[in-house]
Amino acid sequence: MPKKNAILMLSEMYKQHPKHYVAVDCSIFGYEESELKLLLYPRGFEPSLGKWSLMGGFVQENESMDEAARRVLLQTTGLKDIFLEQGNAFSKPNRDPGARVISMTFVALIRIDIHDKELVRENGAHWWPITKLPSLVFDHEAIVENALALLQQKASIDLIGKELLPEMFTLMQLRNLYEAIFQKSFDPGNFRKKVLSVGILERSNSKNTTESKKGAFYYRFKTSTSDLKSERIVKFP
Amino acid sequence: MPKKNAILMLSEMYKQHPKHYVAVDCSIFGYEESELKLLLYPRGFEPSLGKWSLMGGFVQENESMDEAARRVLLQTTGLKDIFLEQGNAFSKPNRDPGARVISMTFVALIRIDIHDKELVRENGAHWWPITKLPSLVFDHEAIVENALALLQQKASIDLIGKELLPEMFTLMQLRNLYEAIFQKSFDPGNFRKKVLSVGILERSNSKNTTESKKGAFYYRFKTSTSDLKSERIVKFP
DNA sequence: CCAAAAGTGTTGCTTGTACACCCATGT
DNA sequence: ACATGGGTGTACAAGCAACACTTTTGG
Repeated sequence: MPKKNAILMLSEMYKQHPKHYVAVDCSIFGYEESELKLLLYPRGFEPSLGKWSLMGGFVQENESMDEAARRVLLQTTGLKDIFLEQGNAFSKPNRDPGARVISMTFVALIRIDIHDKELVRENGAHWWPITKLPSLVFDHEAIVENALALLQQKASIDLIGKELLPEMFTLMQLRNLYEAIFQKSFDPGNFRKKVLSVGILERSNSKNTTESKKGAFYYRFKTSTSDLKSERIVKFP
Repeated sequence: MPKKNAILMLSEMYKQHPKHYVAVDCSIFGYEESELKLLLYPRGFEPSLGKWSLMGGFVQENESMDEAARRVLLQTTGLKDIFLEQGNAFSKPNRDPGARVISMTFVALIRIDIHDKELVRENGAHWWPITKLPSLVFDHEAIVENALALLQQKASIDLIGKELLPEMFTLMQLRNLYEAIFQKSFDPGNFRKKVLSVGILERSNSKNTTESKKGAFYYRFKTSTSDLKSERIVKFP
């Protein structure tokens, strides 16, 4: 790499390398009926007809991958300003039989109750409980596995729920969400104490009386500007 | 997305999208003289002449990004079978002024004592202590920040050192490594008890007598086939 | 009255942390 | 002899898990 060739290299160095299709694939999670669900799209053509697929899209010239993911999310759920986090990249040369596509994966959390259900229906999409996922195209099953692991890690460090639950929720609903994410049950008393100790929930005055005889207070996430305190919610054994 | 167009789409859908240069950029960490160091390469041409850069390379047709990173690592350090982990992707359209390049970042840990020093010298590369890094090209400073955070997270969950220390090491050397990674000091007694409790170190018969009068036993990592026990080494306050 | 969830309290165990303390030895 | 790191022990606090217990109210 002698310096005299430097100027030449600057302009020429890129051209000798191949370009690739770059896609984003989004694992879109929602929570409904005490179940964690994943939004999937039917594949209407061969190969892999009848299988289901994550929603994805190709990265365009003028956008970053994050922006591409947000665009895809907006186009498919009608939502913007949602929770979005990078997962792993999947880049085996032959992972997509149609062409060489390098895929960056994202985990998105949305509130099922406020997304655009029309848009979803139009596309033939369907919310699948993560306990009963269908067969997926390509390596999308590995992608989902990775996404779930990321979600669990996230949920074990931060208190999530703002992104998945309605504005107001009971502590039982929050616990059920965590039980859906981790596929295990938590002691109601201990869970309550733990999440309240984090200090980012505030109790409202109203009660939910539909899910218990006694009635449970609704809580909401504080509109806290200054927390960022990273607490450990779930302890792995 | 009507189904009758499906076959057309399958063959045509890719072509309407742009292709991109895809690179891998590696944050190569080593440990030497009680300091965590990063391997950087001088940029010999404008723009950004005189700045330093992470080692990287372009993803080729026949390789995954992981394989590309391993190729780069082999070419620059002479090492294979090294610790390598995906970091975040960096994909802002204008991050590289030369061309639109989407970059996947990797964190690599190598043992400084066994890498090919000749190869490194040939390339003009230099090991920089992470406490005194020079100015870096493009967004490489953000990449390094991300890599360091990843390394810290990794080191706080798993006991690392196999990848950075020589075959045999004293517990003080291991502690110094952790102090270099986290830039804080640990209580010698507590650190010792903690790392030994994980159970993946075994004591050798020989002692190091150069760094203390009494002499400290050398330890090594067990060639354990069956651990995978994810312990928390460092507790964040 | 009873079942079921809400909510609080108690206890024991594990873990981290801050130390004190002795040991061995090169200078 | 003494300073330095090696190595062990102790005492306290924090956090968690298990579980008992009381409250409330619809059926």
